[in-house]
Amino acid sequence: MRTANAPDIALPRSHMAKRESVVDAAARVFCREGFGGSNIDLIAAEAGVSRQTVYNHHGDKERLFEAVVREITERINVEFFETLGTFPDKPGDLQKDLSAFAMRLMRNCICNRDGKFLRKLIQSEGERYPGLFETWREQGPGKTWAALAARFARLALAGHLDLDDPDLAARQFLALVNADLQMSMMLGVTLTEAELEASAAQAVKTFLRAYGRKVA
Amino acid sequence: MRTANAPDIALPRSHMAKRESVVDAAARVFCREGFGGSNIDLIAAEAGVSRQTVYNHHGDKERLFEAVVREITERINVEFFETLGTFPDKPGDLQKDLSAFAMRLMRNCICNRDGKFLRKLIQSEGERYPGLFETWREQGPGKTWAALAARFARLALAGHLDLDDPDLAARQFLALVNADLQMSMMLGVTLTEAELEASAAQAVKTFLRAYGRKVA
DNA sequence: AGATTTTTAGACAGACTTGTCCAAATCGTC
DNA sequence: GACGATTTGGACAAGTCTGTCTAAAAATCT
Repeated sequence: MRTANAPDIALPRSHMAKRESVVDAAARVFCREGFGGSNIDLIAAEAGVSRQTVYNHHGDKERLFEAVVREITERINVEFFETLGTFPDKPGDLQKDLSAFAMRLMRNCICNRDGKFLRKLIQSEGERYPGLFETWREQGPGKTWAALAARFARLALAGHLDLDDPDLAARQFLALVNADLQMSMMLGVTLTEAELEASAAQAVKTFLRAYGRKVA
Repeated sequence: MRTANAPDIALPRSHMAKRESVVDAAARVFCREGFGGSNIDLIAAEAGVSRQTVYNHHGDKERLFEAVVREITERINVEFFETLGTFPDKPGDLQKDLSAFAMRLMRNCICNRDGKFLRKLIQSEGERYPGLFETWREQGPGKTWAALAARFARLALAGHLDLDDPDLAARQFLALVNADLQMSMMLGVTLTEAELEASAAQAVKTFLRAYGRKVA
């Protein structure tokens, strides 16, 4: 059993830390090689752990994959809601505040290592595991997006935006913010901080041209 | 040698038709299972061809994959430029004409079987084959997007749009048009024709709110 | 019809994977 | 320092996959 009185790093070091290390390595490898192209030995090596340990912790390859998806989804979700807490409800300069928010979103949720992994895993393996991404679907599009839409709705109600369909606005906001990012990822280029900033600014500018109050 | 006087379907049947059948099946399988998860037997079976034939035509798995990417890229490119020919240069109702164009784009290039395959292959295998998608990069973002941007520039010059950066506008146009589509694909849902139409209309509406002439 | 090319089915070796098992080494706790 | 749990490395069987080779069958061309 677990004597839960360990100071700080003594107890979890071996067991829990290794578990996390395995999940991280597995995410990296699955993401890079695809599920079919990955092998447990490589994951174990990349995690700095013996193969047996991987099996001890997660049973088999399929269950390891599920664990990876589950854990990353959770992490991303936490991060998203944390970031959503910084949404500019009472903006001074809407362009500036929304751009800054978009930047935080990119950095913490989209451009993020976890974000990249999850998106890629969903796209490449989603078709083969119809039930697997249920959790993501409920928590991702179902909850986080709705929450973002609600913020836009409040902004509109407060007279800062002019929109009818907050859900649509939220989707399009994300699409615009993602536009350059996705492209650069397809091209295999990593955007610099400055480029990221410019991309966010342009996305928000277009968003506000479409949804900003006509009356200043 | 090839005596190029065959009536219509006699000559190409076996050789060329089989080659295409193999490429098609390979695209399907690579796309579904990923490169690492695919196996030649399955591809051969799905193409209705013996395994040996696959090897005769394409050498090995790697070269088969390259052939798939090359051929699909070419097909998409042709389709894109054909569709681009229907761009509304002299629009009557800009909202209606651009929506219709967006629909054609989705149907012929994005939502298309080839389009889905190529996008997925780029996203899942692009990282592992840095040089492989060179052709796509040059012909896709390099040529087709620039061509689309040029059309928007002309539209702006003719006084139908109000924009400074046609490249940015083209990227954002595509991002908006893709927004719902990509989501539905992540969710594993196939949009109905009506939903597709609504999605295109909303994308164009937002695009025109941002870039349409303020003066009617 | 006869000659030539392509396709086929199956066997095959070599390599790689998965998942299990086990004895020795390591770690953290008492 | 001794104890119990975890980890390790390596061996292992069973299975899969690639890519080659063969001889027979089918299709194509002249």
